[in-house]
Amino acid sequence: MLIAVAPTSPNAGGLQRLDADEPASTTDDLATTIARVENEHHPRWVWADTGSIYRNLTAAGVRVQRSHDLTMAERALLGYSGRWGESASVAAAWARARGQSPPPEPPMSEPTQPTLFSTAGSPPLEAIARVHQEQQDAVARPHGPEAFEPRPIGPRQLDLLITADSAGELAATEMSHVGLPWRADIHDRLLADALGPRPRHGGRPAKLQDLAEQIASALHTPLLNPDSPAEVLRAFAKAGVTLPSTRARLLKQIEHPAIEPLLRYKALSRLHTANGWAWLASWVRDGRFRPEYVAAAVVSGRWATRGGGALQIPHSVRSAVVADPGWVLLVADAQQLEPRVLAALSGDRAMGEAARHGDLYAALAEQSFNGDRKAAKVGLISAMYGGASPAKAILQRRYPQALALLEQAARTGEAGGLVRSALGRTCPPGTAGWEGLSEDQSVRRSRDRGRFTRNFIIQASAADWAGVMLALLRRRLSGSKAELVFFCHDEVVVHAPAEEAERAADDIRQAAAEATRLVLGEVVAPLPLAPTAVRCYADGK
DNA sequence: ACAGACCGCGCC
DNA sequence: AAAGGGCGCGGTCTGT
Repeated sequence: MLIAVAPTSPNAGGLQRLDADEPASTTDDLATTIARVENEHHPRWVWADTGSIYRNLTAAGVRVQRSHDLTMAERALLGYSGRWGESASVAAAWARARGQSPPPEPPMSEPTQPTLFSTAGSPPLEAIARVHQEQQDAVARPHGPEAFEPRPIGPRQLDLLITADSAGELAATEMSHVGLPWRADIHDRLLADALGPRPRHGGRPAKLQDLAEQIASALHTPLLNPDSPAEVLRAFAKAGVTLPSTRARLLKQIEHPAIEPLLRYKALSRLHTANGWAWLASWVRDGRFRPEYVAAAVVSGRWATRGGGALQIPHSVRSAVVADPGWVLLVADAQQLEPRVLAALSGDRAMGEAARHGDLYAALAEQSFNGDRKAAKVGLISAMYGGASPAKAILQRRYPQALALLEQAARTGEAGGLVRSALGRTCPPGTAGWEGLSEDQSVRRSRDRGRFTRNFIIQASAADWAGVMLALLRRRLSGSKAELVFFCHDEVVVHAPAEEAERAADDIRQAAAEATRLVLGEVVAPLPLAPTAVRCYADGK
């Protein structure tokens, strides 16, 4: 069953079957109506934008299983057709469907009233139905510019991509609502231990102030601000040490009495500014960290978050993420996801053999790097992400098919072409305007572009896999008490009652296996997702 | 005073 | 040993 939803006013709107000839209906209580129909039929809900509708449903305790987000779908389909410049809004899509020029873009995302359905400019049912039909047609007969596809893209792939992106938006909304368990008391204690007591009126905590004074004195520069790279560079120059930048990596190689306190200052200052008391006050409430997730926000299909830096939770504060009493956290990340995706896409048997029995980097190290796992890892990552490394020749001999795929992706990009992920997510075209560039500039731009497309194939296909896995896991967990509470590229955290932990762990493993089949088909090596049950996130790995 | 660029660093 | 992809964010610096 397929039902279009078009809100018209706070919690009111129209509904229309799209797969049966039935008259449209209206309701003045969308949440209740949707909840009732959901329980009876579990339809696929078709709406313009998940964020503006589902947030309110979730807040009202209503959840749905399946959806089709027209904006997400439009974005994927426009990308596939190489039409990145065009608006993916339903209004624009509707206008295109009627052969009209799209309306001017509304101002960037107006803040939505948390208790109301956002109805400003909501497209009518007619638009929902029409755009959905156009999208179904586009999926059934994909047409787009020539592009390098490691796997052939057809209706099945595009449909799966859209379904996963739509489910991703559902999951994103639910996860923002549920939140990640976060113990403010533990976090606060951790901060006080590291920084000294919380300063009363802002300002530097005691330990930072102390370090700042040590640095200033070691460089004979009173009042030196360690937060200012320019000041630090000048002070070192005065002391006879010329530095190209103040990166920690670089500083570690310098011998000078100011270095040690400066490095400690940098680390603690980072903790204070990025995940200190201010962060705690603005992002943690009622024992939960609630960032705003945005599914498939990055061109590669990776998720983003707005506010709170949820995808960069430093290891140093993960001890504050603790399961509720009687509950556990199931922490699962895909081991070496990207090289495994490369092995799968290229069908490289030797690489598959290395990955099949566990640690791919260790196996590669045994074969070609005298057991040096670190060197093997860096070599392979470097090959995937772009660089010319000494290890490349070794890898070329060892995994010829995998390296050939990477090379083809890079050559395509250098020549100005497009590449697509396993599910057909298409990279944006390069920036126009090669005229007027010097020879050097255009060579550099071409190389940059090659690195981007080389990485895109892998990163976007890995995001495809993770997105499908998350959608499947979400469905498997529905009906149990276990809940998704965190997702970060290739890692999930599920918060579950202890007695449901085994079952949820199994759901995680199954979701990964099924995602592998759906996204990559037969693979030369599995892409396992191994859950660990812990009380505290810091014990996850 | 404010906006946007740049820096540096956290995560994958 | 070295350094290539994608982000978000808070700080400083620069231009208006």
